[in-house]
Amino acid sequence: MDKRELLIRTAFRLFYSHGIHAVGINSVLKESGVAKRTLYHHFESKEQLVEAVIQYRDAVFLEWMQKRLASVEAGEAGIRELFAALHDWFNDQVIELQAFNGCFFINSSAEYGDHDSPIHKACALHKEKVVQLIHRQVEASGVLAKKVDEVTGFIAMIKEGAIVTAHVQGDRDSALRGERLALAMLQLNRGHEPTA
Amino acid sequence: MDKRELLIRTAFRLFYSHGIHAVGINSVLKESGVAKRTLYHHFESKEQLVEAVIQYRDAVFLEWMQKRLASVEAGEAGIRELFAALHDWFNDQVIELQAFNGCFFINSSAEYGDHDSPIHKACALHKEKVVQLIHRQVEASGVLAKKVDEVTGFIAMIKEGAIVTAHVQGDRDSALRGERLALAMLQLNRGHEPTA
DNA sequence: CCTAAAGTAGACAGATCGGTCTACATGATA
DNA sequence: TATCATGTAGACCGATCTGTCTACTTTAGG
Repeated sequence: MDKRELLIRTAFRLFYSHGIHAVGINSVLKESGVAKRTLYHHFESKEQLVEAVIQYRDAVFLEWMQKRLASVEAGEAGIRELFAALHDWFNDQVIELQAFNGCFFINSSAEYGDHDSPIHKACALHKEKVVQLIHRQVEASGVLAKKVDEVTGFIAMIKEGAIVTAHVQGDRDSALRGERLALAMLQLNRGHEPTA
Repeated sequence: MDKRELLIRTAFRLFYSHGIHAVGINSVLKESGVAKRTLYHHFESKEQLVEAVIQYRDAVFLEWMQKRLASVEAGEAGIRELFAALHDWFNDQVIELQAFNGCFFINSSAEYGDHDSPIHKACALHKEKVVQLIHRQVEASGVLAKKVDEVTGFIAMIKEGAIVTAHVQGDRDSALRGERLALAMLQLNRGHEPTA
């Protein structure tokens, strides 16, 4: 495998389970079996490696989520699938996402709290992309047009709450609660076609 | 001031704005002007200092929140006050909580991901206490008795989502959105006394 | 065939990490 | 008066941090 890729994957695994500041460059090298010189050939600094790791996780997570959402009809079924996917993630049923340890972007934002930090910005950007995925589902869900943005914001917020609750509290069923809440919200903001 | 207290306050300020692993013991000493020997007189290790800092923040945050909730009638008004308080916090209107940088317990859980870590456990415990505060408000809100636990879980989840959204995305109005969502949920699960 | 990119091991530098230690000062209390 | 908790400054320890460097090897493409 490409050494650059190997470094990113190894770094992600270690950063995700122990935190970024808690993992030294030497651990990444030891774990991956790559020479230090090679790391600094591909990346100018640890910070640049971190940025590459964020970008990598962003791609992996979004591809996974998009695939899950594409497996059902857009709309309410998509919202159900969103929370079903989260539930699988929280319960370690998604191999490509690794053992659940919270959201890597929330965690990294915690370590790089400054909003001007490139790393924090990259985390915010990832979240925006996920919001867009949700937006498409809400648009197709029969929610009143003028309520679509509001409901999208609600569901995105519920999703973040479910992730945090699953991680901090260890509540592995928080996605199920999130689903019930989100569906109730959809119902409440729907036009009346589905009842006909 | 008590040196122990001074160390805890200084450590909190630094940990909260830069993360725990990113702040060395020497920074805490320099910033507080306390001798290293004194720190290790009061605390066996950095980890014990961290635990004391968590406990300190737990007390400060809960006292603040309890005072805010006590200022209004329990029930729906309490839920409104909860989100009003969060809104003030997110917008740096609460001096005793320091400039908003996310939730210290979520942030620390990110750095101490292992559920068996005493620090992670302490963070989970804090969240449980906050849930109890919410529970009391929901109980008094006219929500159907059998729905109280469910609605409490919803509102706690919304609260976490609002905090994360405010921090990661920099959305300073997320508490207002959270309030709208929470109130709609209350309404939906209410018995019919208030309409009479 | 030649060259340039990508790779190796690991010593090294300078800073900082958490934590220990000596030696001493102060102030309250038994 | 004697003692003990609390405090000071800062040298020192071994480990680890990010990042540089020398010297050499492998590999793929023009």
